[in-house]
Amino acid sequence: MSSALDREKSCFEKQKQTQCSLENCVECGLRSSVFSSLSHLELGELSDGKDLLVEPRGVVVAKQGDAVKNFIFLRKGLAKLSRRTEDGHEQIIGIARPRDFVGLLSLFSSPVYQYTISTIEDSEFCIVDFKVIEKMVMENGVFARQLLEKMSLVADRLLSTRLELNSRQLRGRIAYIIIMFSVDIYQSDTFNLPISRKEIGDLIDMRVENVIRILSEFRKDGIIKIEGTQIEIVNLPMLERIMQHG
Amino acid sequence: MSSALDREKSCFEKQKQTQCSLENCVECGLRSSVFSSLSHLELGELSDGKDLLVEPRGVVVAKQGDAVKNFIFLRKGLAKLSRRTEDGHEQIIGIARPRDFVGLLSLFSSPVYQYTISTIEDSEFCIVDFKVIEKMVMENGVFARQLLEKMSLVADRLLSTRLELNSRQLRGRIAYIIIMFSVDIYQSDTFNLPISRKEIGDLIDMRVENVIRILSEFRKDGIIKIEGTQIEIVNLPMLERIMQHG
DNA sequence: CGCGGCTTTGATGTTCATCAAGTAAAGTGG
DNA sequence: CCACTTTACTTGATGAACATCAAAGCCGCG
Repeated sequence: MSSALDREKSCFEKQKQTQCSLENCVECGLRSSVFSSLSHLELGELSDGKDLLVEPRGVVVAKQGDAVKNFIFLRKGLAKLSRRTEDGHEQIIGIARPRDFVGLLSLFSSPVYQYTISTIEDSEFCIVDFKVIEKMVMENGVFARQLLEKMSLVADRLLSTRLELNSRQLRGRIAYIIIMFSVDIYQSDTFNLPISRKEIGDLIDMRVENVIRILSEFRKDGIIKIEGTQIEIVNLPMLERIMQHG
Repeated sequence: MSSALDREKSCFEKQKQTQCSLENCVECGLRSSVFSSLSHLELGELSDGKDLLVEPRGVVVAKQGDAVKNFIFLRKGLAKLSRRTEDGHEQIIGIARPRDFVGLLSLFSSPVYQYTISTIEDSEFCIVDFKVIEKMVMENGVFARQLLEKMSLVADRLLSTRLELNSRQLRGRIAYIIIMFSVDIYQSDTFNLPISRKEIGDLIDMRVENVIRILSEFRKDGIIKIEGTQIEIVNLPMLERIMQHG
């Protein structure tokens, strides 16, 4: 893997390269429903101010502590939100999916990002100057209303996931995130885990060794199949039972 | 303690009794800064539509699953946000403090409360019809902007607390919430714990027995003094060290 | 080739939940 | 008012769940 410096350079190049995207916001099929309230004029403004950022997997898009200048919309791919704890280890807060506004929680309340945002799959982001969004909040009440709704949903999802995870023990947590990836993210029984075993641990608060141990256990019990990063759910009812009970 | 029915009755009576409060929103010294953007006209509207709800400790103000109709502002006192997990045990999500909009996270995204809100100290709430707030969001951009900020702060605080707690073991969690009560809530070394040992456990995900054990341990080590619900922090540096390290 | 990062398994010790049992405080009914 | 139940609190003992340590294989990269 390339160094942080290289990655940032490549990021910058790609940004320039794809800045004048073929698509504009008016016609965009991936546009968030939040923008449904915008007039043609406003959508035009959005288009003019936006950048399309295309990144491969494994790139830091915004770093904890960086100034918040932009509104970042995930068009395609997957990203993780993470932070570094005081004692220095990484904690993954959640996984952002297509049509999520990553960093939305920091956006209106903090001058800097509270969390680091990095891609865990090849991804595309729409980047809009925060001032443009702020202006639309001020001028378009329906848009403001919808943004409040969206933020509320995001916060609720992050918090609920956290609460659900805390109240389970390790087997239950592993089952929970396998099902999360399968149902919420990939809508398929078979998928490629976009994160390492270590990152799974960072996401659900457990040690790598136990992540691996329990995955192996599930494999031996015929609940899932694993080959490297590829996972197939074989016995979903059983997995759900483990998620719920123990 | 009185039955649930009695409590609801008393709640209703108090509501009527104090409905026409001496204070109106225009002159209210406890008004949230979120409302600073409102015109005199708008503040008048707020006053007309509002109820003052005065409740003793231990009353359910809104229940998980109830329809969200109102905007609830905590003027004085303390409230807990809690939910019931699938396997039936109570989980406390956070503590609401004066000037918090309790239930703000459910407000714009859900027709029903996701969490139960109940007083843990004698409290006063301002209750405003949600429609009034919604109208102001639509018509007053600055207000919308400030509400986004407030929501963002609330979400961030709840989530951060949760993350901080997960990454600690039991001693660290106990130290964390003692300091939270002392610094963030009471601004004093000595205070009365507004919640039971069991509720502390529900808040920081541990068993009552261990809550008690560790509190006793802290007492024996001369870090705190406890007498019933009264807590005094004797050795703050040590408590902070335990909070940080483990 | 060798180094570092990711993965895997086993052995060991610590942390924590659970069980059991007893005290104190507080409400309940006669 | 007193016996009665209930609820919160407390301590100790035990075993299960989990972190930690150790060691080895694998792979990509300089």
